[in-house]
Amino acid sequence: MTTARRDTYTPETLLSVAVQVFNERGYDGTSMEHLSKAAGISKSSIYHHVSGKEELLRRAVSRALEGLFGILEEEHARVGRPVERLEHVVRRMVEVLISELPYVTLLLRVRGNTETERWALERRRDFDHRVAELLKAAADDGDVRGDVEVRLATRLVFGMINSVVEWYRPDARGASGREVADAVVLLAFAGLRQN
Amino acid sequence: MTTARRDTYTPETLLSVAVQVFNERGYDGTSMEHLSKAAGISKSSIYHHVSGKEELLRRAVSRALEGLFGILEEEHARVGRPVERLEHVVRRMVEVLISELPYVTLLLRVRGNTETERWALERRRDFDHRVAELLKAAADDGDVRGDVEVRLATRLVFGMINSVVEWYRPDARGASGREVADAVVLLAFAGLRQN
DNA sequence: GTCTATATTACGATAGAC
DNA sequence: GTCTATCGTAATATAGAC
Repeated sequence: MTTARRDTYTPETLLSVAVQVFNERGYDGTSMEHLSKAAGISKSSIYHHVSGKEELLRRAVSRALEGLFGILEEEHARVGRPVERLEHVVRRMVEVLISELPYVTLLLRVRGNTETERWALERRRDFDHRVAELLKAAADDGDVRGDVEVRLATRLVFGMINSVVEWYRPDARGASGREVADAVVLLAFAGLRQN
Repeated sequence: MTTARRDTYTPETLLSVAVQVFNERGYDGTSMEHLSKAAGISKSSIYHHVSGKEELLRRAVSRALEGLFGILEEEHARVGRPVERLEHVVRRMVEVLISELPYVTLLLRVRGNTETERWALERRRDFDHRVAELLKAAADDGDVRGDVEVRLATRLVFGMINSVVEWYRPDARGASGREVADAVVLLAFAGLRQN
């Protein structure tokens, strides 16, 4: 690193600033004025780098989706006993969620007001279905409890995983990414109660 | 029911329309124009019933918070073994979340851009802490697993519970409120894996 | 209680100088 | 690549008639 702190923006560096503001104020609650203040450049300068607010959103959720779909292509997500593959996917989801925290956070809060948002929601549903199929296969093997509907169980485990974005902060004194992933896997598969 | 469908609004009836739109488009993504279209009256008529958008938000989150804090005052949440009280609170949270679905949904999505939103976030934190204390007491009794930090476990269980607002729809063919509550309690305490 | 009309401000985006 | 100035639209909210 021979260069000092960057004093001009690229779409990439601008994105990291924008995503942070989006997550603090909400996408709809963020104006170009807010972004320009946070980036330290004027509104019109932002338009030199990106076509507008929605392009920033599209870049952000794309990055989050790439991380998530990447999991499904990993060796351990494709081969082996479904319940083991499921456990790997759950663990890796927590890890990706943490490594790409601001981007995944934004993805998970998308509402569907614009074309970009609706596209993001659709891709998320695709991903959810892929994981649901895995849980279904594990249930067919008898490795996952049969007294809770597969669809319902999938949703609840997703809820537990995704909720990590609501409180995890990398700088905090709290648990590391690995520890959080361990806890999620443990609670999801073995539950809260002491046996 | 002798009266036909109400053709004039009170703050209460207007609230139920507004909350629905807020949940579809997001609070910041909803304009008074959107509300007036959904309610079938003009923008200015809305101001006859409420002082503005923020009052609608305040009424909605107040209702959600009343439902949640009400749980803590119930007999089974106050007396008995902590782990049993915890189980009761978890079950009742799911039930309240479903019976007051649109109001709790809105509460859980609040960001903190206005004074009302910051007040709602603070009250939510208070509630979370009350439940965390219960889990701590259950852990001290040895009734809850000791290999996952209490604070972390609380957050993950809350994540599972709260995620219900993201997909539960009362009209759907899917699980009833009771079935969902059963599933959440089962997964939270016993986990996904077949023993 | 509801309406139309309007005041006022905020927003996203563009034009054009440097 | 960044700026100031500005355009056109959409936002919250109010005034005042019926």
